[in-house]
Amino acid sequence: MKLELCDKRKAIIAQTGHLLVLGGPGSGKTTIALFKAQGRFATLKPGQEVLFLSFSRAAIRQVLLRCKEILTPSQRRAVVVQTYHAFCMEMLEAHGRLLHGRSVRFLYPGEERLQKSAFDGDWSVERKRQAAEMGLYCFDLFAAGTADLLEGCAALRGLVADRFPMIIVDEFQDTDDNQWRIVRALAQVTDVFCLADPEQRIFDYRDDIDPRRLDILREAVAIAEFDLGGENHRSPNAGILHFADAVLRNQGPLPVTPDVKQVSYWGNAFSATVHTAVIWTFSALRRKGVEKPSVAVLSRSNSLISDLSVILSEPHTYNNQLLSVIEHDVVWDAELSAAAAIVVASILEWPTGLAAESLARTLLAIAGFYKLKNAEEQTNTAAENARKYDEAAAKVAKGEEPRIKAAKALVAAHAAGVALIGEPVADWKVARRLLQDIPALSELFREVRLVRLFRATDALASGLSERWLASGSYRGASDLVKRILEQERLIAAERDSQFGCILMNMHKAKGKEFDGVVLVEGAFKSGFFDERTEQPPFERSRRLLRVGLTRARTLVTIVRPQNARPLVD
DNA sequence: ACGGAATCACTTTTT
DNA sequence: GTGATTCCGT
Repeated sequence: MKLELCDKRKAIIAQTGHLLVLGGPGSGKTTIALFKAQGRFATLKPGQEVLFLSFSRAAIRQVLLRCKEILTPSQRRAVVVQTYHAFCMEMLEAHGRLLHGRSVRFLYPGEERLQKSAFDGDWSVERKRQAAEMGLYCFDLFAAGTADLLEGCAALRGLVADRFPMIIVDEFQDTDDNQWRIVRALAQVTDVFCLADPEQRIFDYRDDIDPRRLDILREAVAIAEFDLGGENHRSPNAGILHFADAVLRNQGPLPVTPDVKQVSYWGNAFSATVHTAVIWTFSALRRKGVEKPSVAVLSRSNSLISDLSVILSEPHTYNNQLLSVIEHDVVWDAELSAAAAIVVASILEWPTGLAAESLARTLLAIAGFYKLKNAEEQTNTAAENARKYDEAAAKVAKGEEPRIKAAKALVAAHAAGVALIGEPVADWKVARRLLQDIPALSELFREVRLVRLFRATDALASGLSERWLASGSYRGASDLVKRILEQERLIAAERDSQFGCILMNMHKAKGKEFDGVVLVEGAFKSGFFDERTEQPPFERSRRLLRVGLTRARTLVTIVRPQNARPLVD
């Protein structure tokens, strides 16, 4: 690919030493970094490579696509694109012995979650102990361990520099403390090329992500700085970036542009309004000539995203128009839903065993749900619920009557019997219905509703179907569901559909791009502006809104409550 | 120790 | 409109 480079870009390529390149969404930061790498290839010795570090696998995919556009196949072989985690894992695997005198093993997230939910005490202390005493590193400690290695061992730094004479660091504004320690240590021995947009700092609520990161970099290393500013190569015809920047700077009046449409809803019409907005966005994109549009529905909180998934999965009417169900994917953390799904699966197994065993298994699954919930976010209620359902399971297993109401209701439901017909979709709903009808378990029902498993090709439906055909029952359904959801989770993380509708929170949308974006503000939760922890002009909220708005190549639809605070004063 | 009623707060996390 | 927490009655 041949491109005319402007003077600024020529200067970036000519500049030697450490580099910091600033630029807004679509300003071509990644592209210029790859051109810069291209310039270095001629000087690489055999075995040497350029390292491109980023945060997520999704971001890595974007970079690899860009590599394909810009670099020849042989040049691509000289670029290593990795997440921090992958890089650190390799470092720890190869050199971790230097830390505590024993080789390092890894605690994977699934296993860590299990250990954490079973562990009574301060998990962050325990996991550090495991690392120090057993060489067992969980994912959160990869960067810290690698930073310890690189800071403590000059020979190792030399080794890394020998292999990587240049390191590109993506999204530098969101670099956490340990990742920064890695970059700082490597900057002593190799050239670092940092890409950043200070206005896309959206993770600095975390206490290990310093809002002053760029200044810290400038103070720590001698670095040449270039600002690509507001150049936009992504959607040159769209007013979206101007609109987003007006929101960011709270500078009215908002530019009038056909690329951004604002919609208000009254309290009781939320579902229908959102549903209409998504359908409208799809058809407007098609009218603009996008044949297979990709549309992201974004909100501030996961909780509103899960509400939206339910809304789009049900038909509505708006002004007497029938709004049909919208097929969509949800980027969400499936663990809790999976735990709730195992409860449903255990109910499917009821007819295969004795009452005491069957009910105990279901109650244990419910306890498992609350243990996981407590591991994700510690609350007394979740821990107490886990204890209660464990106790109920023990009672039921011994043939005694449980004390808690929900367990009694399950016993009654089991006595009444569940009528399963061998049709997985229908039977799943029957089992799920039990959760819905028992008030204390409605929380599980809501979670399990998010498991949108039953598409025609779905592994779970066919797995359950097979079970039924083989044995006339759903024996082993719990294990099946557990195994399939684990696989699905891994596949979903890799899947990056090129079109269709996808729901996620704005943080997860960072670094991604879609034809259309529907930005949704809730009435009771997930407000655009964080009135609680921020004062006007809500700078953090505005940065996040800008990230959300600029995810769209062509069209944004904003859905807000009638009485919402204006986007600019 | 469980369950109901009253009260408060409702974001965001890679692998 | 939901979930966590706290207090109180059984």
